[in-house]
Amino acid sequence: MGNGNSTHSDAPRLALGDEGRGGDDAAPGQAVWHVLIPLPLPGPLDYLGPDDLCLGTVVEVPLGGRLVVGVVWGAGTDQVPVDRLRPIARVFDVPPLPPISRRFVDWVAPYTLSPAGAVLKLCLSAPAALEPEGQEMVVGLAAIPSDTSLKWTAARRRVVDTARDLPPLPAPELARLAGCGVSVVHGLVAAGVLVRTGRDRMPPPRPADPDHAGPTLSDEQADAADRLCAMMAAGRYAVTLLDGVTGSGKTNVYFEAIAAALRDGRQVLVLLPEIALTAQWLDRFAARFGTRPSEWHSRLTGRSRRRTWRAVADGTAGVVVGARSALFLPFTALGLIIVDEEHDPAFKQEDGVLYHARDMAVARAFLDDIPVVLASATPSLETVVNVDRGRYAKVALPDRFGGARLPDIRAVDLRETPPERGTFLAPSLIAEALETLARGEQVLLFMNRRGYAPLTLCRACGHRLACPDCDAWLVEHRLARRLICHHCDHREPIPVRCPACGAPDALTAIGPGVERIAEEVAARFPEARTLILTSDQLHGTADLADKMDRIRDGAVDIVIGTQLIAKGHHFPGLTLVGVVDADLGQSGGDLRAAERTYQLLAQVAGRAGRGDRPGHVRLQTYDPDQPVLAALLTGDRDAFLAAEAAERARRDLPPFGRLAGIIVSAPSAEAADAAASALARARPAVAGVEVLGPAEAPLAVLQRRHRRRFLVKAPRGIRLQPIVADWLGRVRLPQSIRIKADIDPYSFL
DNA sequence: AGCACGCCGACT
DNA sequence: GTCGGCGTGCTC
Repeated sequence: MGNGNSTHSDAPRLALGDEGRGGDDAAPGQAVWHVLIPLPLPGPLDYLGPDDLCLGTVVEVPLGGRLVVGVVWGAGTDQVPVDRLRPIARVFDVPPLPPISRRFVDWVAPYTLSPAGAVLKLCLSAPAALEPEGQEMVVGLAAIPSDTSLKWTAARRRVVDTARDLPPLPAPELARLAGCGVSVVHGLVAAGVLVRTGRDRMPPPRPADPDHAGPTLSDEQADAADRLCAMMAAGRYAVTLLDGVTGSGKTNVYFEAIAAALRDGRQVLVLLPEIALTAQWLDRFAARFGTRPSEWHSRLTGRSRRRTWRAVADGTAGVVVGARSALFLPFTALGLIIVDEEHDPAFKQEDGVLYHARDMAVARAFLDDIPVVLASATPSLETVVNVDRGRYAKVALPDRFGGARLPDIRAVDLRETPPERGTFLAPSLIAEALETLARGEQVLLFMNRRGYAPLTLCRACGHRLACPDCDAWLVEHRLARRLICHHCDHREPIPVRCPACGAPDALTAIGPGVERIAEEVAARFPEARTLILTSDQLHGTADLADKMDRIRDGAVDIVIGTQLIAKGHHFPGLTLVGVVDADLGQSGGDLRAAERTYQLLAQVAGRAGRGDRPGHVRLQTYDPDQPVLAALLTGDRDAFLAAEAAERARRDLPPFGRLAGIIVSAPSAEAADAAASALARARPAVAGVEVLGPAEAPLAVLQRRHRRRFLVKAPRGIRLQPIVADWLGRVRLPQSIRIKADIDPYSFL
């Protein structure tokens, strides 16, 4: 691992001309440097710069007609004549990118078959952090109002009244407090009633305190925490699976490992799937450490993004909790990585640089020689197999915390007790829901499909409403009054007449989504207070937190939700979980479909009965004997994983073999076929390596691009990357053809 | 990723 | 006769 070619000992090539320096060191020397630019260029470019630059220095360099950011990556080469080199334009006043970050980029790039510049871009994801932080402009009441002939509108009066009692504030904040737009504030500044002044930025937040009084651990939790702390004391690369059933208190256990790292003066990175990064998690952290951690995710705004990036780079951020992109932050003293919900498919980045954050976290820990904890109630087969092989250690928490019992899980066989025609809830589930509500407890109905109906059909001519740009049906979203393509987000109004035959009132919704279940619930339980929880009707994280609070506080009787509800939340009053369609997600060519379904349903089931009352889970299915459901019903996770492992081993699929997906896309089907044939002719002929395809990719048309797919299979001992890189490098294709190489593919779309 | 260069259609 | 479409290729 790691080619280790970037160390401070690499001497830059001196680039002195004949005039030289005459043997004395009076004038600072110039040198040729490799500068990596965060663009998908094939490699670093050479520039002239001072010979005392240190590797990792963030610089600005001319590229074509513009200036771009770059990072000093190593000593230059002599491939480009010195007289054609351009000078480094500027050196940014930020800490240099640490050696480990550079080694990580140099490792991830060839692993993912991405240009190093594309990976570097992930590290430099806060451009504002490179510029010096200026003073913050704040506005306050002027000492002497300059103009008394001003029109005193109500909004202006409110602003002045608000400002009177407060220290100067940023204009947007003052406007918010006064309940008006910023333009009112700016107007008052222009009139001289308010004045703008500069103010130093807020001081950094309080560091996390490892010795802050946290929650008391059970004996079992304390034992688990001790084992993690022993791993921390060793301080070397080690991977530990923290395997604990839902409600066992995994978070509080790994908090102790975080505390150990903090006591040691090291930084900690906690990776969570984006959606699990919730107020509830942050509150628990604050309860243990007395302050909030730094947050990092894709939706972070400019200012906090900048602050966090810099705080990580200068070492003042102790703990960062973030989504997968946080892995590329420039940590200087990272001592521990936690990957919570390690099985979650959201850790796989599906565009740009295709990487799995859990796997890259393990690689990064290896390169840096530090420990990693992978936590999950439903660990991935990859991780379980690594435990079996002895590569990973395992710490188990088999019991729920505080005496709470695991829920009883039963199937509702829809062949025996079908729902009424046109509905989706079986009579027995409805009856149990009524009993639950009568006891004053809450019900969750899980339906992992957004919208009202996945397909709209014309009863007159059989026409199906499809996306114009993708090979997919349009999903009706009745609340939004739109048909939406879930693959490209194409939206259109719901037509009244069939667009094919013109028949009025002939369009019929086929199949259920959450909205349709909510409609049925409203008809069946008219008295109940219901809430639909799905990502498309959410207005930001605050709204999600508010809805979660309402559920927790018992302000809702029935929750109808998609997988948004499956993650990590604790609802003490929730005792019945009904899975409307437990068969959903089982089909398709996805090699992980069964595993994913198991994980999702186990997580949803884990929402039931986490308080002092027992939980019940009902799985509606047409086939209770299928392995995934059988495993859930008997609670025998390990038998399921063993069977799944045996099946994958038999077919030489991951984690027993290696897999890469190659997707070729083109503006037309003909161009896609031509490109696929050209690639097929050049397919690698390496013993043991099998190339399947080309075939139509599962979504043969996506956003107007026609797609063909190859799958490359190899035994574990063969590295696929050089084979695929060589293959794709040998084929010359028009620019309009795009090729995506996905090492360890997850989604098979 | 930008941006310039370059070779074929409808306009002042 | 030109303006401009975006296919192709380069950027140290």
